[in-house]
Amino acid sequence: MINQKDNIETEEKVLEAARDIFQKKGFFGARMDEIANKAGVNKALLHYYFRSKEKLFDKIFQEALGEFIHKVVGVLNGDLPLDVKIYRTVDMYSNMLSHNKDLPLFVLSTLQENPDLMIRMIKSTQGEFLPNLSRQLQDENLAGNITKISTHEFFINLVSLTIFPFLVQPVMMGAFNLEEEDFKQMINERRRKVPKMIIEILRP
Amino acid sequence: MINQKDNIETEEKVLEAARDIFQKKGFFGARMDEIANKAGVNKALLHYYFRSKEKLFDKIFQEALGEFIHKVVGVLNGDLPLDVKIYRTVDMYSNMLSHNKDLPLFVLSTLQENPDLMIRMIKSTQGEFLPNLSRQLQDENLAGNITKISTHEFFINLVSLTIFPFLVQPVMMGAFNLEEEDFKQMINERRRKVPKMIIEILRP
DNA sequence: GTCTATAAAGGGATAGAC
DNA sequence: GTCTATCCCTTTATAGAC
Repeated sequence: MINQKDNIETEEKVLEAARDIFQKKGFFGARMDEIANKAGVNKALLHYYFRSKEKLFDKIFQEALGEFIHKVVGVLNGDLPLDVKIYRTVDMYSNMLSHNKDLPLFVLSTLQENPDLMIRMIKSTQGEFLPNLSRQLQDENLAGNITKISTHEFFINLVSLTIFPFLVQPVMMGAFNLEEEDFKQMINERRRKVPKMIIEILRP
Repeated sequence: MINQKDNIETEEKVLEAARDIFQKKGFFGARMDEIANKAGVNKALLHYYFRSKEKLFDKIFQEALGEFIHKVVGVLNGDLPLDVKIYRTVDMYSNMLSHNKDLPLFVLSTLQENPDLMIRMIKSTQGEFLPNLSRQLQDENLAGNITKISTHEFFINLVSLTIFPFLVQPVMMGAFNLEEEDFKQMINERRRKVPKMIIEILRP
């Protein structure tokens, strides 16, 4: 009973370590030993808490994908004006990825190997993916404010310009001789520039 | 002596299989057995030709990264008009990735784990990365034809809108209920639309 | 060059003591 | 709950026959 507090702390420590290692190295690159060491516990404890490597990985991945999806749904499917949604989406992803550089590649790699994980997660939010946004894009088009565009095209343009720079950070730094600081500055400038580009693209 | 032709064919068979498996599963996910089976030869032969898993992987990766870089340099650093370069870059990458879906994630994942691989490759092409493009962007700006933009910003916008859609194909298909055919059509439309967007963004 | 057989190491999982 | 010791399967790599 005295140890119940310890349990939770230990379990959370393990999850934190697992997050870090799995996101950096993927399922096959990660080692249970490494996770245990990083968490400051013994390898056997991982199995005590999570039974198997696979189950531990699943937990980490669901969490990561969920964050990715729910955050963007929260913004894009709300009822703010379109331009505000655009600014907030860029800002939200920029913040998230600045603090967690390995996240996007981790999620995309895992989904590529196992695409039905995505379908399972979306199906749980039954129906259309971003219904409010879809309606908004149609309405704004009918009102003559923006050009005609499908929801998935709008979405892909927005997230491409926002997320892809993080994926190619090593490429950019190597190719254009940028320092860490230059890259950060570029990302910060893009919080302003990307929305402007998206709005430019939407002009009727 | 009679077997010399066979050697080359065998080696190429192995490389082809290795390309496929490594690009799908990454270094740690790939199994030498699987590559051998796919190539229709014995596992021991892989070591005979390439000595170790790591050396075989390196060969595949260098090849992949090289193709990625040299092709885009060939277009963007040539001396075509800017708008033609934009169209050709989008077209070139769209073709390349339509026939090789696993390539971008493979290259990006490997570079994330080992960023100096990029630096090594770029350094071999000494000096600035895309010097002609840089000059062209400056000249066009001075002539009042385009807005002021750095080479790496131009580059990142262009490749983001072109490559990222391939990376999120499983996401898009799951989230927006698209079929393989819908996705292909979207990619084809983007050959026209992405250059228009980039040119729009460049307007002074 | 290509194969079979096997060595050698790695790593996930469990038993059992505390 | 947490640890040590160990099991055992998988996988890379090599030896040696053909």
